[in-house]
Parts: sequence; structure tokens; C-alpha cells
Amino acid sequence: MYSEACNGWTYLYTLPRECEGEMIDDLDARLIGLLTAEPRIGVLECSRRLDVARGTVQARLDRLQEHGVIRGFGPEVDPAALGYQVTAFVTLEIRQAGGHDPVAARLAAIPEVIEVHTITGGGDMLCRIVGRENQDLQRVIDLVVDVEGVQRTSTVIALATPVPQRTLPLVRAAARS
Amino acid sequence: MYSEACNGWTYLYTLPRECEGEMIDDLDARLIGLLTAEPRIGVLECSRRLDVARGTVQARLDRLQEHGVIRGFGPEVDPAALGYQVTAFVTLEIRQAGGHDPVAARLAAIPEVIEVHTITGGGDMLCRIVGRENQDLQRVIDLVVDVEGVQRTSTVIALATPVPQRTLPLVRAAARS
DNA sequence: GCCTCACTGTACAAGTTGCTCAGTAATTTC
DNA sequence: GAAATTACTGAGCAACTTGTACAGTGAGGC
Repeated sequence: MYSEACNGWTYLYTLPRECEGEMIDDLDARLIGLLTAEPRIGVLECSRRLDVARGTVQARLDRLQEHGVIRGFGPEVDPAALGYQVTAFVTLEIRQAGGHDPVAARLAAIPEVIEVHTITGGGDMLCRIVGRENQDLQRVIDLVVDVEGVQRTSTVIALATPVPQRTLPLVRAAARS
Repeated sequence: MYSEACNGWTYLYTLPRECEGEMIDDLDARLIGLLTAEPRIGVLECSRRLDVARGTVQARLDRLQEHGVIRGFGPEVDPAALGYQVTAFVTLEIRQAGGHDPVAARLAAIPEVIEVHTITGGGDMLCRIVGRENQDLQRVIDLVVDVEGVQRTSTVIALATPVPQRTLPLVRAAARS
């Protein structure tokens, strides 16, 4: 195990066994880190900050995107800023007959359903949903419950988010491979 | 209720009651949609596509960022492409004494812990974690279980993701306010 | 020793950005 | 009803960035 301090957190790195995914080196990780911190800087500025040639940054970026490591640079929208201030996770049990797909399609029709997974264990599906406030969340849950094929649901509300979604530590960990 | 077809999905819109969050209009929604579809196009190209003046796009973008609706344009990293192909959700029960924060800080030290929420209901916290394969996931779960203050965990593995994280439908819904 | 590969540094045309300014149309305020 | 406010348009301009190409360098594999 290996530890490193960064941004006020201390990261524990466990050295990975082998390389199943894309090979990432330190420069890639620094590039991703830089773009995460200051997304709107261009290729030229990156090359200056990382102290490499512009072509190198361009090539790395192209490769990372081509290999799917960087999926894109889309705008990150904050549902809370749009007025959807409550997040919840709903576990669904669905009817055996019919399977997951029709249910998933109907869930996808609800804008407040932000993410759907099929899962192992007691439930069959896990959704992340948002609502304007607790009462509005009830409306959304009702929409989910009413989806054809859904038999039972159980909801937990997210009260706080001490670690918002992040991938940077993972990138750094992968770069140590 | 109102429905609309887009990208192969049909969205059900429920007309929202009031406006708690930021006011978003149709142009904002189209701008966000455009940038989501083709993130690397510039302001000028946006203005051409949306058929408005460049200054307008610039002003809208500034406003959306200032108000936090658009959090940023960071690179979206795909853990799977880095070799972390398994995602799981871990529900934690933690010791009463000490509270959530120290546990959250220790969880944040594990790179494979991608997201942490405190929650209502049976558990106390919900984490999203990733691992290279199922066996590697066990390693990560063990790291989580070993966190001081964690008493019990229960894990569900994500088998498939019929609806990957998305906010576009929400943006469109909010634009109808 | 030779080949391949990734990186460097340079160059140039074409395009984009940041900024400013004057004009217009719709809405609010007094 | 007049004045003020706000958001948008369209134009201009200097500074900068991008896409692309090309020759040179150094490291590693065979």
C-alpha cells in the first residue's frame, strides 16, 4: 500500500496486479488532472503547463479519446442548480416475465430518472432519481412505481454527498500500473 | 403529462409546479444539448447552429456557469476503459460514535471509491466502487470493510447499465418551467 | 546496426476568441 | 406615455489557437 496527499485528501494506492484496460502513464494522468482542474484551457496551454510539445498533448488526447478513457468533454449539469435538490436511490423488484429491458425503457422515459443499473442481490434494478424537494420526490417515486413491470420499490434518500462522483484518484492509481 | 421522442427514447414530462432553481429557457436547453452532443465545438459554431449571435451564446454560457447549472467541462473518464470494469454499490452501517465524517474521509482515501452519500433508511452510507474484475472488487470491498468505524456492509454489483448517468432530459424538463 | 515509435520544434494558413460598440426590440418602472 | 432596463444583433479588430505538415532526435526491440 502506498499513500499520497492531494487536494486535502490522502489517497491509499494499492498496486494493481496486471493491465486489463488501457495503459495510462504519468503524463496522461497529469493531463487528465490538468483538464479536470481547468477544463477550458486549450491544447497549447496544456503543453506549456505540462512542459511538453503541443503535438504530444494533442496525440495523447487523441489516443485517450480514441481508446474511450476520456469519453468526452460534455457540460456537467448540476441538477441541484436546476431546482432538483433531492437525490434518492430506488431499488426495484420487477416481475420476472418480460425481463429488464421494457422496464428500463419506461424508466428512461422519466426525466428525473438519472441513472439505471441492473443489479445482483435482493433487488433487480437500482435507479438514481432526483426531485425538487421531498414532496416532489414522492411524485417521481410514484412515476417509478407506476412503471409497468415494477412490483416493489424501496427508496433511500441521499442526505449529503461527502464524496461527489470522481475519477481522478482512479486515474492516478491506474497511472501507477 | 407530456411526451416527446428524442434519441430513441420517449420522455414523459410532468409540468413542474414552481421554480426553486435557476430559470432555464429553451435556448439554454438547446445550448446544453448541443454541447453535450458535440462538446468540442466552440462558441462561434454554437451560435451558428443555434442561429443566434455569438455574444448571446457567450452570455448564456457565462450565466449558466456562474449560476452553477453547468459545473464545468471536465473530461469524462470511463473507469471501464482504464480497466476497472466492475461497478458495485456498497451500503454501510457505521458505528454511532464518531459520526459520518471520519468514515467519509477514510473512504475518500480509496481511489476505487468513486462516490459516497449519507443516506436515510436501514444503512448509513452508500458508496459506488469499482474494481478490475470480480476478484479485484473483493479487494476493494475489503478495503472499505476495513475502514475504521464501518460495522457492516452489503454490496450489490451492477450487471448492466441500461440508463447511464444523464441530465439532458432533466434540462429539457426544467426548460419547460 | 537498423527499424520503429514517441517526442520535439518549427512553420504557416485559417479559424476562433475576447472585447468593444452602436443599434434595436421588448419589458418594466415611474 | 416617457424613460430606463434588459437581452439580443451584427460588426470590427488584435491576439491567440488550431490543424496540419515536416525534419530531426533519442530510446528500445530485434
